[in-house]
Amino acid sequence: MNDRDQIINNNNQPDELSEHIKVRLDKLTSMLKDNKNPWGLRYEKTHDNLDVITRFEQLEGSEVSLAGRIMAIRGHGKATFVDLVDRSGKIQLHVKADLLGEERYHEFSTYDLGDIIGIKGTVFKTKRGEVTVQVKECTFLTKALRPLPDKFHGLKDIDMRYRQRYVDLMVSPEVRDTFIKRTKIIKAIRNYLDNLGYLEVETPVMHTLAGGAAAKPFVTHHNALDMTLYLRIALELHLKRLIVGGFEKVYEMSRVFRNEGISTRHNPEFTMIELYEAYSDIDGMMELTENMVASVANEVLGTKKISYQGQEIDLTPPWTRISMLEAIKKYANLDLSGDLSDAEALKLAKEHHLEIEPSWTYGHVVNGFFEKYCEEKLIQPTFVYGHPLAISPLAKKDEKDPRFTQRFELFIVGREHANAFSELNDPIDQKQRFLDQLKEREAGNEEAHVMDEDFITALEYGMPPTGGLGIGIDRLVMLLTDQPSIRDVILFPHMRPKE
RNA sequence: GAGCCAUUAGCUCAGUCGGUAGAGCACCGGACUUUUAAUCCGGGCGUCCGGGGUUCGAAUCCCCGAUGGCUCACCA
Repeated sequence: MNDRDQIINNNNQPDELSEHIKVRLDKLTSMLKDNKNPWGLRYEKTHDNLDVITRFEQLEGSEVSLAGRIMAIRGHGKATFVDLVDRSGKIQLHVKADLLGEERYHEFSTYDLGDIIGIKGTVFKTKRGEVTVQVKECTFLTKALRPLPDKFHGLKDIDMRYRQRYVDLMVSPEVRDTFIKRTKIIKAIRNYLDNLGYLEVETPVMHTLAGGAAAKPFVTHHNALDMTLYLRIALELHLKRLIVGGFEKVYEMSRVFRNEGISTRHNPEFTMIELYEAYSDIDGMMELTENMVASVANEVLGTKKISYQGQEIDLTPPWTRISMLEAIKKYANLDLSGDLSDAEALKLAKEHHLEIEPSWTYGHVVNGFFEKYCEEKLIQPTFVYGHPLAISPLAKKDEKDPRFTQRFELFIVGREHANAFSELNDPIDQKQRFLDQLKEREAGNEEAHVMDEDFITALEYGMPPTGGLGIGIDRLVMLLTDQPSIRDVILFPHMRPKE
């Protein structure tokens, strides 16, 4: 039995399909019976819809060939108006029986919302002034068996928007725009770094050790080698090996995976860029960050002043710089700069009702105060620098105060957007830091870093002083496209399977 | 993982005090050759998220479950 017979047969059987689908299957069946192809062939377009509209003066009266999806039909007996939507947008078609012929016009009248057609016709303007194509020829390209959502309200059901993004994209131009902007932002970043002489590289996604960040990895298994592998949680350690190798300026913009909770700011797989520049440092990374983000905003949005969920954000460099201790002084009215013992720090944390982990030391307490009292206050772009050593096992120590590191995090609208440091290039210190992390791990911190012996070996060959930076691309896209949830900037966000 | 809220026609939503299901769009039939959320006439759509319970009677009240949203937790 071939496909055609199968469809005709199936359609003869009563089933539980909705009226809409039955009607469309009936139309499909009659097309097949009439030897009309409902699944179309290659079609030659001469223009995108938007071209015809923007270049109307030149194109008026001439013939164009367009293709797209039927999104609205306004019938008037022997003539019909149709909205045809392609990647560039909507254009109106006018189809007349006397121009197309009675038979072809009747056939046209059986087309449904959602069907995909190609047309040839001449460009004109209606009485009301809308650029329209008078259809002379129409080619059926693809049958839609399911009805479209409400043409006026569109698709509102958030669950369905994420699960069936194709429907969302079909009916929501603003969703399409967001994802087009996402691509432009990513291209602008690549462009910016390429122009500075950075080399884009690819490093392994499957790791034998999940290092470079404090996070739980996804675990998988290689059958032939019979070994456990982890999906990467960061790009860091491989990229720094490439700095040892002599590339000097490298970046990778790609997916990382963290086995953690899901929220409006967290998707299990997300896109990060990490870049490393030999002979630079934390200050170089600050300058690069503010200049790059401002430049990308300007290129994609045409402005450095943006609005995020009603808040005005000014991305014009230079951005505010404040140390973590100063921030705590400012927002929590607490001076933690003195020589506090771990016990004293913990006592203070308890007094302020911080949730404490058993493995915590002075440095963790400082970070705890910062997270509780400061993060949400940092609305305008702010570099917070001087992170405690205990939470920064890959960063160089602050030469003046070895309890802290040459590290910054960037906060905008109260959220972390970037993380950077002068990279630790002392293999002996690095080994000790990993050992300290292992102790934390034993104390119950599942997210503590793991020991990476080969990375130590790489450092033993000598890594130049280096500045490194990581930016969460999804969060940056959220910021620049004014989207409230990370799911609004990821085409297919992770969802629990239904049922 | 916890709390709160939501789930009704293809889509967007209403549904009173517990009395047996509604609108707009879409769809079906008809009219209509410059409309544009086209208009006009006619038509009926349904596992009220799923399962159990209370009740003479449940979309509505109670319990369990599913999925989603928000907040919190987790997450540098």
